[in-house]
Amino acid sequence: MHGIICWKMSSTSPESQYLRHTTQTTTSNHKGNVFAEPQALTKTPRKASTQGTVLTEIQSNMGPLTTPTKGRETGTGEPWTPTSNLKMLMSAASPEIRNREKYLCMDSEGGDAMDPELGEEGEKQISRKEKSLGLLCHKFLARYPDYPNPALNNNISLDDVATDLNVERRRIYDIMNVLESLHMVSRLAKNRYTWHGRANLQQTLAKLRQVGEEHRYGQQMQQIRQRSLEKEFDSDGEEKENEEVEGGEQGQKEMFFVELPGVEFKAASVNSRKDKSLRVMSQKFVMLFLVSTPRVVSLDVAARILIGEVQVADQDKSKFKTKVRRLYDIANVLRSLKLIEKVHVTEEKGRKPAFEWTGPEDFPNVKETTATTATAKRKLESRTSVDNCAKNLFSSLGSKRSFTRHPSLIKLAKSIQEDRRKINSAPTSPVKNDSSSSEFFPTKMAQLAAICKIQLDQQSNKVVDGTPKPAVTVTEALPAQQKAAKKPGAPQPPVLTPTEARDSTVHLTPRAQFTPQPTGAMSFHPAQCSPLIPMLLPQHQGGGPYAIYMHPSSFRPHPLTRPQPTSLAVRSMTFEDKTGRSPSDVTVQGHSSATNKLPTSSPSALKRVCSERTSEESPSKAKRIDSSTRDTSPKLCEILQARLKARRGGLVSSRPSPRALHLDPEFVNTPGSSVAVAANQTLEQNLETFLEKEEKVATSDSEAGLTPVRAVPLNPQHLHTETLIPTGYLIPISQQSLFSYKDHNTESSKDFTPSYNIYHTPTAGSRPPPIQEFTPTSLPLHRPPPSSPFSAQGHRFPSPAILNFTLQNLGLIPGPGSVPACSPGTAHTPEHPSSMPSPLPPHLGPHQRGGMVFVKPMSPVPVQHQMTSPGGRPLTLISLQQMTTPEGTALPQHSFFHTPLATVVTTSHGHTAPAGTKTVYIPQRKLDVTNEDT
DNA sequence: GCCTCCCGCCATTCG
DNA sequence: CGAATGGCGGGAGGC
Repeated sequence: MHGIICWKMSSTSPESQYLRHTTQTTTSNHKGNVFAEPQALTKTPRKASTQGTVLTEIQSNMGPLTTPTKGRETGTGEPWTPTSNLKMLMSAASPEIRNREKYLCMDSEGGDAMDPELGEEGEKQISRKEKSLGLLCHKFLARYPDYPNPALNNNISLDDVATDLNVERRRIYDIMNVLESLHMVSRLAKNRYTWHGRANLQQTLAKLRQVGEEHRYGQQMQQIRQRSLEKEFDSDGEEKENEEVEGGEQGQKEMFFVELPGVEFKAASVNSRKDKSLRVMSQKFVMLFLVSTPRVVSLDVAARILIGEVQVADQDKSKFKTKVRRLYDIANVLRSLKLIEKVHVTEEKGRKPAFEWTGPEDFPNVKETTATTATAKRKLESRTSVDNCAKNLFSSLGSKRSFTRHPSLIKLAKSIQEDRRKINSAPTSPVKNDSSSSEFFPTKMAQLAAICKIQLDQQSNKVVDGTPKPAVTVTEALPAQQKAAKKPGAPQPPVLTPTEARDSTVHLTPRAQFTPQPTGAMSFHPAQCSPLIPMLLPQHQGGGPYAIYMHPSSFRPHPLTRPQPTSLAVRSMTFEDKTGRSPSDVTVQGHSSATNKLPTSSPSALKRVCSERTSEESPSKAKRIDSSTRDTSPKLCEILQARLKARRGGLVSSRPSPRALHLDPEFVNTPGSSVAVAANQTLEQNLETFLEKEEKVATSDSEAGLTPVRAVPLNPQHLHTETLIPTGYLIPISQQSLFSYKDHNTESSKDFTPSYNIYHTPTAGSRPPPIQEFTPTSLPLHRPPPSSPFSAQGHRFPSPAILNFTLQNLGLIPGPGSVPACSPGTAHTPEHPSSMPSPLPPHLGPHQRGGMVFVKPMSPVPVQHQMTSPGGRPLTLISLQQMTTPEGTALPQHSFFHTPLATVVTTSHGHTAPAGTKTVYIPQRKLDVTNEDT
């Protein structure tokens, strides 16, 4: 002990030094990056970006082999011992020391962090707040990009994190559990997690919403609310059993951890505790928000639902208390993520703590209603790949009309299948589950297929027109416009709860910016076309071009999240209604309406559909198809890969972003296959080009010093994934369908994100929710400049994907410099090119944060620059390294401070608002709460 | 006083 | 069997 302590002590100072050191040196990224001085950032945004880039590169280098983090640390030469030591140290160390360290960290935020010795005792006082989980989470998040470049290894070492953040591991676990529940991280192994950032967020949320609907949480919440109201009067003593609803549902009893396709299976071994509470609780909690109409959930309601029993028995009280404690923990993390905010609901009783959802609202619902939900214990996990395959298959099938599969492809597919089988059979394949799962899923698969098919059919039929109506033509995210648009537009959200209004308003801003949505221009949104859009950008440092993959998600409105880094403003939203009317009432109302619509129609409908489908089609058939499809795409990929490899000469298939594939496979795959079919010939060429391009990229990367791909274990699966990628690019079909679909079903106003939408099930389409959700988001940006010729084409062509692809090739091929042209939408505009070259100058909004704090350096490589599309929408290009979401980059600027926007007033109770309605100042999503705390 | 929720003991589960 | 996880609730800080 003694020795240890001493060591620890000594370490302390070194650490601080280390910090300093790191800061200066880029090597360390963490610390330096993590807490950057606002000023610095602001001043030299560019620099910052550069740094980020550097870092990333570095990481990549270290990549596969070592965890970046670790590596750095190691590099530093820190003696750090593993956790255990840390623990001991921590415990052993005097609080002072600890505080000091913490202090240091904090300091850095503030401004200069580095004084090693500053700490001293003065700091001890670090108020509790500074130790809060929320703050810790902020710090944690600051270390990673929202949209990490999959190519890099985004490993997270708990030890490192704990060390860097100076906290006990226990705390890290809390954060990790919540993040894991959102699939923002996934456990790789013992002390190892993989960072996914928000790449999967949309998907996850969509899924959670589904599950939530399935469980009828919305209804439950309502009941509880009502009851509580009623009871209050009576005697609150016990609440009557509210079981009713639940009783019926009981089946759902336990909800298991909801997994996401791309993410889950990683650590098969480690997942045993999946159903553990914090994780599940977190998911449930999120679900509550997603299913409740006013996106506000009070703590007690949430606790009740989470406990399971509505009624609170005596003994339950303790349980209740515990649950609430946990909820606070979860809420703090969610707040850091900007998914929720604290508000207060005032009821007759008084004001209750509650949280309001401030996260994205419009994620694609459908995705896979299919079962991904975790309800069942069985492992759904592996299924992902399967699903994807299935989707692909189906989609292709469904799309038949539109697209026919090319004969050549078919051949390939067959051969591929065979290969695949072999591969799969291989023991090593991580997926073992898959096989098993596949067995399980045949039905599901079939369902999926059916669904997809249906959708496709519908879409094809309906959609053909192609002109999507911009739901909101108002492209501009401008609030004013929006408002105007909205009004007239009628497409109002069905439920006009103040909240909603608020939400919409709030979201609008940010979202609009980010989202490429459809607005008028369906023209072409890259996002829509394919989840991943490859773009070539000038390389920052490397000089080589980077390929950029834009995620639809990125486009997606992430209003909240993105901007945040910047300012941590404190938002004081109050949800309370001062007016007599209890929020609860409001909520309830809204809720009910919503509830009715949503839950009922959608889920049930969905289910029905599924069942029908299932029955109709023989699973086997479906499965078979599936397999074929599955094989196909991969096969292609494989082939391509092989070629690549050959070319590269042995380079590992390093796809820059294996992971991306991973994640997105779903999206990608499906479309891809279909696309491929449609344009197979072209495709091949395209692929080739693509490959070439990839090669280039790889080369550049390598040159840059980046290790191309993470050396991920080459599992057959991985390969698949990778392989899939190419396809991924071609995603078009879905989009179209989506569009049409959208137009169809939803009001134009609603925007779904296209990409995701692809898979909408009919049900989804039918579902009302969208309406509610009408999110401004869609409005906004067309990232791709509408003007671009492509857009027009896109419609016409069967598969936008193809177009994209082609474009890509064209653009890409031209070269790095050539620019964005690659990106379908953007490319065309002349402006882009110009912009490309220059590293973004002016706006670096993201980094500027005022106050403080945590700059997320990383993320993606910083934005290169914004491009403004002719439309006026800013387009941001991000370097490959990290996929930044547009949000972060350029847009943010706008969004950051839009107070004006924010000022939207919703009618509700405003406590602030004069008329009884509530006013929400939402605009600032970006605000971080952190500060406020203090 | 109540609301939050940090802290860390200690049971589990993993490797 | 020790380390890694994480459930859990006492109890204290903050308002």
